[in-house]
Amino acid sequence: MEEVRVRFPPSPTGYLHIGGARTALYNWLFARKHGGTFVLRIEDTDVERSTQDAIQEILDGLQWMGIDWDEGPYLQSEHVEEHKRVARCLLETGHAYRCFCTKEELEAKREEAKRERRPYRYDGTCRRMPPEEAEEREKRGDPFVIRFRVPRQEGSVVYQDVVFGREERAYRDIEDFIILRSNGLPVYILSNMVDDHRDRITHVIRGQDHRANTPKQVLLYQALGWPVPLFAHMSLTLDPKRRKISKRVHGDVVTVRYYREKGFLPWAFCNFMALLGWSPGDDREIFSREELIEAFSLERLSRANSVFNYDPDNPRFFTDPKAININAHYLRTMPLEELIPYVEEVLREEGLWDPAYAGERRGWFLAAVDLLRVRYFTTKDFGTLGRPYFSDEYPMEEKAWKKNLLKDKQLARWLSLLADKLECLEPFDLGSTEETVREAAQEWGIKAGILINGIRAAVTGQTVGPGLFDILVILGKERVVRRLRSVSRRLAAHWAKEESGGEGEEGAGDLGKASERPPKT
RNA sequence: GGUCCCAUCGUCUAGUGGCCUAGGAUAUCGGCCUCUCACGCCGAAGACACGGGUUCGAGUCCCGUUGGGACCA
Repeated sequence: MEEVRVRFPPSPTGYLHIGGARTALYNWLFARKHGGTFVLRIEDTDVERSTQDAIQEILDGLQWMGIDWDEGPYLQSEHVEEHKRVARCLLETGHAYRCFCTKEELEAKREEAKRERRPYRYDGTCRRMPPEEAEEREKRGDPFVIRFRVPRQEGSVVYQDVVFGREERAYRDIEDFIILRSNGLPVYILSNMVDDHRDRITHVIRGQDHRANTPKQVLLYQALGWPVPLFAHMSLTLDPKRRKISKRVHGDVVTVRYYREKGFLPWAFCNFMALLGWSPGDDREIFSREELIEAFSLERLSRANSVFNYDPDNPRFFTDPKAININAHYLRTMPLEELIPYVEEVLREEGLWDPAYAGERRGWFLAAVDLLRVRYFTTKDFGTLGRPYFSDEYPMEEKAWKKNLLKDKQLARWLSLLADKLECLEPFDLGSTEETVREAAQEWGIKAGILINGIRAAVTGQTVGPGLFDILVILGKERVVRRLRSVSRRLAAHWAKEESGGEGEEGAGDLGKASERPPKT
C-alpha cells in the first residue's frame, strides 16, 4: 500500500464522545498497522463552543486512551479563507453558481412539494440565471449562497467504500447542494474535504452518519480535479433502544471522561471499544496494543450498528457489562507493576496514599494490591472496598455487624481472647494465625467459620474479602490486635446496653478513630 | 415524506452454499473449590425476524414483508 494518511476531526463540544473515541481508535490502529500518519484536526468553526478548554478535553481523552497523533492538532478555523477560496474557484470554473432564492421562497417551494406529495429538491431556479445577472446582483449586495452544480444528465457518482464496496448514487438523487452560506461561511461538506485534501488524507475512516455526504464530496473532488480518498464508513453505536447515543439524552456514560473517572484502565477501554463493530475473525477478544494493531483491518468492520448495552436502572452495572468484565480482566491479570500507578492515583484522591508505599513499604503495597485485585472491577475499588487495608478509618458495614458480629454474644469475649493469643504470636504468618484461630475454635467448641467470619468483619468491616489469614498477614499483627480489641469493646457495650433494656441499635458506623472512644455512653 | 443502509443467543460477535444437531465472549442460572465474596474450573438455558423463491442442499444467494438505523426535509 502507498503511504497511509488518516485523520480524526472532532469538533470541540466539551467532551470526547465514545463514538468519537472509537473512530479515533480505528483511525489510529489503521495508521499504526500500515506505518502511516495519524492527523488530528479540530473542526472548531463553531466559534461559540470551541473554547480552549473544549479542545483540551479532547486532547486529554485521546492521551488517556494512549492514542497519539503524528500531526496536529490543526485547527480548521485557520483555513476558512481557503475554504472560501475553493468555493469561489468552483464558481469561476462553472461548477457552482450563486443562488439568490430567499428562505421564504425555498420554504414555499418545499411546502408546495409536500402538498403535491412529491420529493422536494432544489429546483435550480438560479442555476439557469445568466452569469452577468448573478454578478450584477452580487454587486448590488443581494444576499446569496453558492450551490454546487450537480451534473443534470444520466449517470451517477461512484466511489469505493472499504466497508460497503462499490457505492453508486444517481445524479438525479443529489440536489444542487450549498457549499457556501449566505453569511459567507463554508459548509461542513466543503471545509471537511478541502482540509482532507490539504492534509493529503488517503483513507477517510468515519461513522456511517457521514455516508450520505460522501457522494457530494466525491463530486467536489472530481470538480476540483483532486484525487479521491478511499472511504470506510464504520457502523454506529446505539443505545439499548437502538437510538443513536448522545450526551444530551444519555449523559456522562457516553463520554470518555466517565470511564476515566470510574476507574477504567485506558487500554481495557480501548480493547472493549475495538470490539464494538469489529472482530478479528477468530475467537480472540483480549488484545495487547501490538496484537490489536496487528489484527486490525478495515475489511473486518461490521456493516451493522452495534448496541452499547448499558442499563441505567441496574446499579450493579454502571456501563456495558462486557466493558466492566474486560476491565476487570486486565485489572487482575496485567503485570502488577503496571497497575500500581493507577492504584496510587486512586489512593491519593481518597487521601489514603502513604509515600512509604513507594519506598520502604513498596513490597507490602505490591502484596496488598495483588491480594485485592482479583475481586475488584475498577481501580476505584481500591479506594472504596480497599479502605480497611490502607487506612485505620474504615466503615463498619451494617451487614458485617449484624450477620457476623452479633451472631453470637460470646464473640465479644472471643475476639478479645483472640487478640491476646495473636499478640503473642511469633512469627505472625499464614500458618501460625490459622493454627491459632482453628485451635481456639476447637477449644471453645465452635465452628471455625464463626470466628473466621467474625474476625474478618471486625478487622475490615466487611463480610467479603480475601481469605482471612491473608487479611491478617497483610494487615499485620499490631493493627489486627488493635482492631479486634476495639470491636470487642464495642460489642461488649452493645450487649450491656441491650441487657439494661437500652434502646437503639448499635449498627454500622465508622471504626478507627471514632471507635477508639467508647461507643455512645 | 425522499434517498440509502442494516438484520445470528438479552448484548458483542464467528459464520462468504454442504465442516452448523449454528461456534466464542459477556450477562443469567446450577455445580465444584471454600472461612466469606470474588477468581478459576465444569455444566445448563439462550439466536439464524417472517414469507416466498433459486439449489440435490440456504444462516449463507435472490425477491418481498416486517423491524431498526443514517442522512436530507
